[in-house]
Amino acid sequence: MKKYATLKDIAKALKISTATVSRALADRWDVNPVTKKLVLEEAKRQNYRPNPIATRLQNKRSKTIGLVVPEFSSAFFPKVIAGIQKVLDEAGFQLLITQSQESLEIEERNLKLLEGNMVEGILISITREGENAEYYQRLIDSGIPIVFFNRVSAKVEAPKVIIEDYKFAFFATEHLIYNGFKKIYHFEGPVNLSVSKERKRGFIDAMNKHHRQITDKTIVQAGVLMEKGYLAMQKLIANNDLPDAIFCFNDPTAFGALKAIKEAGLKCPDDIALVGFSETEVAQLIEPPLTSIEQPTFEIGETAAKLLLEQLDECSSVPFKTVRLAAKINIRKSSVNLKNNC
Amino acid sequence: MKKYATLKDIAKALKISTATVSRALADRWDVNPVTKKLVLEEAKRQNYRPNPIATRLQNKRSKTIGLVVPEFSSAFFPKVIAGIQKVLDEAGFQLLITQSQESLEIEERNLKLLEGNMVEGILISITREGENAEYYQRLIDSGIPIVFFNRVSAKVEAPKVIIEDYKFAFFATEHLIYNGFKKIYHFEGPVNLSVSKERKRGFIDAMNKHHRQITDKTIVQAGVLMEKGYLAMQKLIANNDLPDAIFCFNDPTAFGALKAIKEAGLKCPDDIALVGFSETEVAQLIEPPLTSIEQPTFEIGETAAKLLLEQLDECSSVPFKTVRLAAKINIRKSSVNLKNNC
DNA sequence: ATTTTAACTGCAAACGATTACAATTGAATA
DNA sequence: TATTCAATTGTAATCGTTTGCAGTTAAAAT
Repeated sequence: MKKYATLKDIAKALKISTATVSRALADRWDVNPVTKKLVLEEAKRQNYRPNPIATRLQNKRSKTIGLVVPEFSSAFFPKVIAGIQKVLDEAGFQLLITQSQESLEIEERNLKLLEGNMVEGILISITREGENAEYYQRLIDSGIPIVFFNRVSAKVEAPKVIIEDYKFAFFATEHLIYNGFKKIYHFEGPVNLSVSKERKRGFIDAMNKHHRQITDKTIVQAGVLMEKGYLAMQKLIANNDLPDAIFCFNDPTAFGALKAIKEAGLKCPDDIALVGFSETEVAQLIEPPLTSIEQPTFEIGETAAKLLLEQLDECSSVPFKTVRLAAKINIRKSSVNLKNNC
Repeated sequence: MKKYATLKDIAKALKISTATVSRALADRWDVNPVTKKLVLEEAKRQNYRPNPIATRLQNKRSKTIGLVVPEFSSAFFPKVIAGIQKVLDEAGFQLLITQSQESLEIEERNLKLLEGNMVEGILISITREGENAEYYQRLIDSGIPIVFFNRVSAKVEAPKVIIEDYKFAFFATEHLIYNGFKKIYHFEGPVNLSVSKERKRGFIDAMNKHHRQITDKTIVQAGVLMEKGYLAMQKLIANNDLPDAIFCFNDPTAFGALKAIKEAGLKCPDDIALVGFSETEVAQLIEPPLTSIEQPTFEIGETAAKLLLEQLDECSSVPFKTVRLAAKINIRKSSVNLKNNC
């Protein structure tokens, strides 16, 4: 069954050497046009397709780059991928995508898989569990450049693409403060991630600036998933420990919180206002529409891919830069203080 | 820079042959434990990692399978992927994911990419543009089994995993009919896809069963994306051609329609009721919550992966089967006739 | 003492392609 | 006629592994 035609088959059929066949197929100048035509015909007849594994072993270019993302379930990464793909397409590169499922172990497996497929570079957004820092470093040392985006490594020196998380977390919090909310909580993201830290820092600094008290209840662990936001909110409700506004790590957790709020017969924003982060399309659709920070997702992907290609080109030394893209806050109903407005 | 340690390096350092090194690393019986230990140590010292390209060239197993999906932007495919990954993990296989972006051309490129990486089999959900049928066939003939899921090929014989699209489209339509809606439209999916045809067929048959008239306006082209549903609805509104209920090809188009409805100052379900398809988590969150067909996404992935592994095992001939999974209709506010209920 | 056996180890040929470096041919130049 | 050159093709090494077969050594069996 597995009947691949190889160079050798064509060579045999034509009674010439594989070298000539190879050259003919590569359309080189130093091969007789007649022979070339024969080879091309025979190749088509036999349905020849070069074996890229062999090619790759030979000349170490794969024209492929690898991607590791934690998950696809939110709309965020798919859009980033679209941006990446655009840039790579233009440069004639292909993309192999892997999903770490937020697991350190799977992430490492994926990196090995990509390395094994001889990708020329890797784009990665790390898991919430932490980082395979030693492995990233090893890859870089062995000549496979890495570009981090969104969730970046704190330990490894490499180009990084992030947004102004601190600043916009600060804005978002101030927005709640200016709207007259008194008791503002923060649903914190996974503690291992620098994004979480940045957003928390923005929250805290904004609170401090306006002399708001931060107790040990103010900051709640809530992770990245809708489910987690749901559970965290349920817990607050069960404990009868209700803030009047929450700045959530991201949109899915805000959605989860909203679900719990509704189920408890409470109203948003009347009882509890919400702000999300990482604009998703559905933020506008839900009731009430969710105030959220809109990230330039597509651009994040583009930028990361460009940085990687740069690394590939000047195989020597562009200094590692961290690109920080701007974001935008979309204010919607979920965070306007109705009592104030009356 | 690119300083990979190879078998040869280890062999040289230890002044033995690469054959012995290879055997030592493969932990074979016929190598002196002392030598083995030396090799292992030296390998660690030099940070040796086998080059999988070379391995793959040698013994044609890659333990990798490839996946092609049209997009990730809806929650559907990510969940299917999770199911696939579970099964493959258990079987010790790895997954390379590619995205065709609904483009026939990119799909073919992706297939080539996967083939080039010597995947042992391919899972695919085809583009809305149609199929690369000849290429699928060629892959299968050349010994790379393919399993289709969700969006399957009509032309190629291969295992397929789908859900009871016809039946549930029928149910969904009947549900609208029983709820007393009079003028029911269908937002049709991409015409090239058999899923679209099945769902449309279900819609039509249900309408006919209940002697509802189907005019040339009843079925509206709306594609797969939220944007498309939005535009289609806007057009209906502009034409003042309003149904009182719409059975949408999928959830995103229903979301789009809802957005247009709200923007026009209309109410759902009072003015226009909606039913979606392919349950997404947010269906419950939006206002009104969306009635939708819930597909067993995770199970679709699992099933497809299992079918593929089966093909791989009995390298000969399991007959190609089409697995049809059941679904479930979740009735929510978006499709209940309020006038009726009073 | 001779033969058998076991325990290692190395040689060399694969896998499928690419590419320096000849080698061959015939025509053009001196 | 001798020399040079261009055009074309083949030989063989290479990429990093794996593996059948053969070779070496020493201990065990006869």
